[in-house]
Amino acid sequence: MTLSSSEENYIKAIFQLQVKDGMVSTNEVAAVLQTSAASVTDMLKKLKTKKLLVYEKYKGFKLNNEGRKLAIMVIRKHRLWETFLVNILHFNWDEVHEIAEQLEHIQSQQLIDHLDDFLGNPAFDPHGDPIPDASGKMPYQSQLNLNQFPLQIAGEVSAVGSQSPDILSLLEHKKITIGAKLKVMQNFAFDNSFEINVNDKERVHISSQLAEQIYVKKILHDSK
Amino acid sequence: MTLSSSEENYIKAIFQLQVKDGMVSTNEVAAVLQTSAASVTDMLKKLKTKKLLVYEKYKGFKLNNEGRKLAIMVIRKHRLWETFLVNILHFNWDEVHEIAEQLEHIQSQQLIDHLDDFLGNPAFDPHGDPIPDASGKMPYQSQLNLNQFPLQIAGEVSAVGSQSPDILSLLEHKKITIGAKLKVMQNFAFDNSFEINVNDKERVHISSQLAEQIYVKKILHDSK
DNA sequence: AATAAATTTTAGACAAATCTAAAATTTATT
DNA sequence: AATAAATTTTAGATTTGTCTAAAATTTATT
Repeated sequence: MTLSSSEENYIKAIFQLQVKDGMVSTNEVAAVLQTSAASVTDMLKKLKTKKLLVYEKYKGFKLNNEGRKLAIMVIRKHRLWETFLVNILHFNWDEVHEIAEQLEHIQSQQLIDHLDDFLGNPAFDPHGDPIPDASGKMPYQSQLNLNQFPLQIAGEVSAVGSQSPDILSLLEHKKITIGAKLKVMQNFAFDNSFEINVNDKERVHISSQLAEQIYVKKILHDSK
Repeated sequence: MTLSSSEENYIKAIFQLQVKDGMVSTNEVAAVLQTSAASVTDMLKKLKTKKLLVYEKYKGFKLNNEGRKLAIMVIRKHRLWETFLVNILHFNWDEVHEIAEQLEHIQSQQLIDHLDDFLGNPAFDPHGDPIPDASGKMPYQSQLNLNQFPLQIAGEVSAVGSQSPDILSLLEHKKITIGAKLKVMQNFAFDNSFEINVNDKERVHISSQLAEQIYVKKILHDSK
């Protein structure tokens, strides 16, 4: 089954929406792809005849097994290309999305296999997102030390390294709890300290020692 | 000026044809692109309104300066990607054309610049074709030693290393003259000798020592 | 130079992917 | 439960790139 770029964009968008929502709606897809609801309906009909999704009009839809498999392969391509652009061509991680959007549609299984090998079969892309392997298996969403967590990416505190009261009182003081939302705004090379945003409100400064004790998980969200 | 994939394919084809022919005809382009003459006419009108070529109906056409510049940039992209596929991803030189046909249409000046740097600003691609630099300057068609000449590629004897009668008599014996057409069919690793085709007729065997004295130029031809 | 052959262009149609506006359906509200 | 609001689908149009068949033009041949 070979898909057009447009079809690939739709199944990728549907896949990412259904991970959280289960059933997906026409408007959601239209919003993600910046297109009209009517265009989405047109494409749904087409993808249904290609047997890539379960769809009954007015009732919502979701990808079936075949559609899911294809979506994962598009995501695999996208993330491998992003890894290439950042690790090999030295782009910044925030410049690569648009280019990877184009590269992900290149049709050649061999190309992806070779690229994957060349990159050393990476498990995560530069944004910290998991890269599905050739069989479609997706590594677990990584829990990263705050030290290694990418800048400007929404994360959620998933664990704390030590339970010592000293640390906990400091964390409490900074409103950092398990499940707290945070975003690393800046890293200061001098002492490897961090400026971070907690729960979209507090701006706090974290020492290198404290950062080492905080584990963060990327918050799953829409695009890419 | 941004072009669609289709437009890029047309100006590339016209460019390669006009290098030899000067003026290009509708049928020639149709043959190269495997499409109908009517489609070519349609595209010519479009490219004319975009001011990329000089065209008067029934009179033939050719790219103007702007069109030529754009064509050269497409060729640059194609050849850089081929170099990447062969040198970095270890494809064989005969597997890369189709993939490069897709990659050449990715739109990002930055991507090409970074790729060029990563590859070490190569002057020739794996087929021995010159790669235009960022300003559009094309290196002279390389004259390669027979030892380094790619397999299965049509070449033309351009020079001989020494004029000693011993060599010339051997060359004469093998019908290898300046201007003779040849194609390297096989290279034997044991003694680095070659099996080559001369003038599409004779099959001759060339010792490593003799090969070293023969210089070959790629014969310019249609596609790629 | 007249006619035949080849080439090129026009005319009209089609598929893919999109749009807007109106109609159909579902969901929410009074 | 009736009506209003939101969502989704249909109907019909548009753009890009393509096609075939017929008409126009050029080139070659007798």
